Amino acid sequence: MSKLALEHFLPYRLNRLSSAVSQQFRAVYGPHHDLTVPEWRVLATLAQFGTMTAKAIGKHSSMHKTKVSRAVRALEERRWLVRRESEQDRREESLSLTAAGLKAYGEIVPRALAFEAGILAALGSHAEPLLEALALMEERFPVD
Amino acid sequence: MSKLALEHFLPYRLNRLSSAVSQQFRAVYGPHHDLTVPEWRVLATLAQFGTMTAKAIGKHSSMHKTKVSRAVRALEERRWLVRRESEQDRREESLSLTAAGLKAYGEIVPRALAFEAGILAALGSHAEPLLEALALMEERFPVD
DNA sequence: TCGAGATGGTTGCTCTGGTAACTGTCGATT
DNA sequence: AATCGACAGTTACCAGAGCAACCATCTCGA
Repeated sequence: MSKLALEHFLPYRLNRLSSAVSQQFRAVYGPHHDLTVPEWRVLATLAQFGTMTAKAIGKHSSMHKTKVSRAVRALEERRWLVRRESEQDRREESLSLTAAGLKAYGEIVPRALAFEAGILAALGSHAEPLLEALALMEERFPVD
Repeated sequence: MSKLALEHFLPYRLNRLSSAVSQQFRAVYGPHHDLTVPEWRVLATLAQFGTMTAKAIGKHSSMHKTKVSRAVRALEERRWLVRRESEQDRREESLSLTAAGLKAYGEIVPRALAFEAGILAALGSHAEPLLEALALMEERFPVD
């Protein structure tokens, strides 16, 4: 009977690695240790694109709408984000970061980039091939 | 102010990819669609090493002991696994697969290997570099 | 020998996240 | 204008997972 070594099995390895990286990445939030991953994604997306709807955030950051909804509320309570009812379509709301939100983002980004740079540097010449392979796999496993 | 494009950010990409792969992998369980990831890991580990304790399973498959405990109970209820109290140390129990458990494993493994082979084939010449880079990152982000 | 700490495993509490159902709004067809 | 299906966003409910407390057992030292 054919066997399988779990520790060499690709889905398992990806899962493990992804959790470990996310885990370590939490340290990057620095003084904002209580930030969750969904909150970070909403923050990053809004900082990247400016005002946008919850739907658009979900699409760009591959998050389920309930996840987005909850992260938005949390950031709103933190006063990092404000909602404004859209005028053309009152079903949706325009979300944007406050000055405090942008400030926090500005504090986190350099650390996030340094974190990523650290990993890539450790990979050395293996970094570029890894990124290419990742891109190929992303094509094979598209968003939903 | 420096910015960051979430869709190019390594931790985000790893997370997304890992979820998508795990998601697709569920189809591989075939007729056993209700199997969970922890249950699959326990099954695979026991098939790989034969009789062992819950502690050892957790260590090998990077799972928290409560996750192992619950997966073991689920497999036991399915009659895919039996517990036997260890004689030397009555705190631990020797776990092993039943014939039914081995049979299910035997059905899943070829599909799992084919699934993995499909991914690697699609990567073509990028497969080998990817695996090397993965190994390097696993060193950098060791199991707890 | 007995008491204290360590260890394998289980369970209660709590938090996170997805599904499905709901609300309010829009657009199109009548 | 009224109605119906589509759609943005929220929420109730449930499953999964980690933390901490717990139980039973073992080990080591006084």
